Amino acid sequence: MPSVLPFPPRCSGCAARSRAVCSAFSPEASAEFDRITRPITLARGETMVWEDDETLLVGSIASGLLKLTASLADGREQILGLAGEGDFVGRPFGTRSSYSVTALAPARLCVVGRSAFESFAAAFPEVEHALLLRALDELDRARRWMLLLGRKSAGERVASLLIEFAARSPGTEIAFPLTRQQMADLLGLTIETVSRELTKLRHAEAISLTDLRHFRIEDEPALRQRAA
Amino acid sequence: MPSVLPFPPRCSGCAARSRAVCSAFSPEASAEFDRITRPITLARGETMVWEDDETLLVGSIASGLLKLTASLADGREQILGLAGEGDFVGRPFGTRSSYSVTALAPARLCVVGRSAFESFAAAFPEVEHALLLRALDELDRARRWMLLLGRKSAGERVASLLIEFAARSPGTEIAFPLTRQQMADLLGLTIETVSRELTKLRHAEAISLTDLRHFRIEDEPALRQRAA
DNA sequence: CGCTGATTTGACGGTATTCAAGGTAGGTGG
DNA sequence: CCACCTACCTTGAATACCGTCAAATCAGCG
Repeated sequence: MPSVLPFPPRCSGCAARSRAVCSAFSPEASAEFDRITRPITLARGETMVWEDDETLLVGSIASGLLKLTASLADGREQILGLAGEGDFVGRPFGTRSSYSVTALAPARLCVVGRSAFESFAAAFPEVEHALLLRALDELDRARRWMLLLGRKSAGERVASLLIEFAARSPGTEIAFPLTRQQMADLLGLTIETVSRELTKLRHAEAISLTDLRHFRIEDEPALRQRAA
Repeated sequence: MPSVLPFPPRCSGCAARSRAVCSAFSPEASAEFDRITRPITLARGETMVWEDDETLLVGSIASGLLKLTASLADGREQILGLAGEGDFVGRPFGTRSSYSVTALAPARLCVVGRSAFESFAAAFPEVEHALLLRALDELDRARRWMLLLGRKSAGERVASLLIEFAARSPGTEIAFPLTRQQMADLLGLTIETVSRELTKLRHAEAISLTDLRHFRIEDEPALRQRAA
């Protein structure tokens, strides 16, 4: 269960404001969004929405990192996507969630009940427009990932993921935002295979690991080549 | 290149009307949609949108079956989704398409240039609402497929696909809407593996093949079991 | 009938998983 | 400070699964 805390800095002072869904809202819609949502925090590992449960909450991420996951009965798990600062989570206009939403790092969100959000969206066409743009982007991303899952080899998958990490990180020293297990769950591989492919990339001098949680791209063309 | 033909039965007589995006439009929006779109036909194998090309056209499918595909440089291909009667295709609010759209069966569509459609959508909030609902559904479907591609075995994938086919087909005698190669491209497998898994299901008496293009589910619990 | 394209089947090999052991880092308490 | 614990990561060996290559069969069609 998400724990509810007082959360002094609301939208006006929100760090995620520039990238958030709400940034595309008019002042009126922003004010209304601010009014209907409430702030929550999630601890690392805490789950906000469970797969196959009724979707009760939707909202915007102020800070932190969440994963969307689907699982099979025997425990196999696939990460379907990550959501960070400014991303919208939850499934409006539907009853059940087809995935779980869990915090990978402590997170703060502004959330609201699904049906209240739906009324809000109905009242502000610009909100639905902003949601549509995000949904279409997410759909493109999910589909690009389907190509990786369906057709790329383990080596290509790991190289592709490192390139994604690099694209989201400014410097030359890049932090893994995920553990090896989480990388494996995102890539549809086992943790051992991810580890072995990282070792291969190190030996090929395409990357180097400064410590276990940071890497540097030593030969970008080679890495891109391996990503196919 | 899509060939433009006169297409007498417009929206009012369209067979796809009941399931189509346009069915959610108001009479005014419907009339406007009818006015701005033009009918086209696609022959089997004809491609309407190419991966990485500028998206020029969007539209609604009146009849036929299309595939959305992404490819790697060496020719490996993944089917990202299928679109049939009533589905919306194309990527509004973006410049490049991240996938190709190709007809698997002769198709008729009502299409319009992307920017003209965007103006239309901006004028009718209900249109954006309808698009949003479809985009969210597509996103759920894409994500469920990611679980299959990332975590299911070949046997589980084939069984899952047969269950999907059955769900879309009314009778007990179910037609494969795809060739084995297309099934393989959808499942992230090779054609040989698909064929072998079908043989296994036959020998296990979970299904039977009447001819190469039709099957019957003989033991649904067993089939669901194998789909995991 | 003989072509063409799709499907099935077989033999083999490679890639990724499984199972198992060992290593590393960070935190806690003695 | 150091021993210990836990969680995370790496490496090795054996296996299983799926892909590759090749050939045979089948169906549709001119």
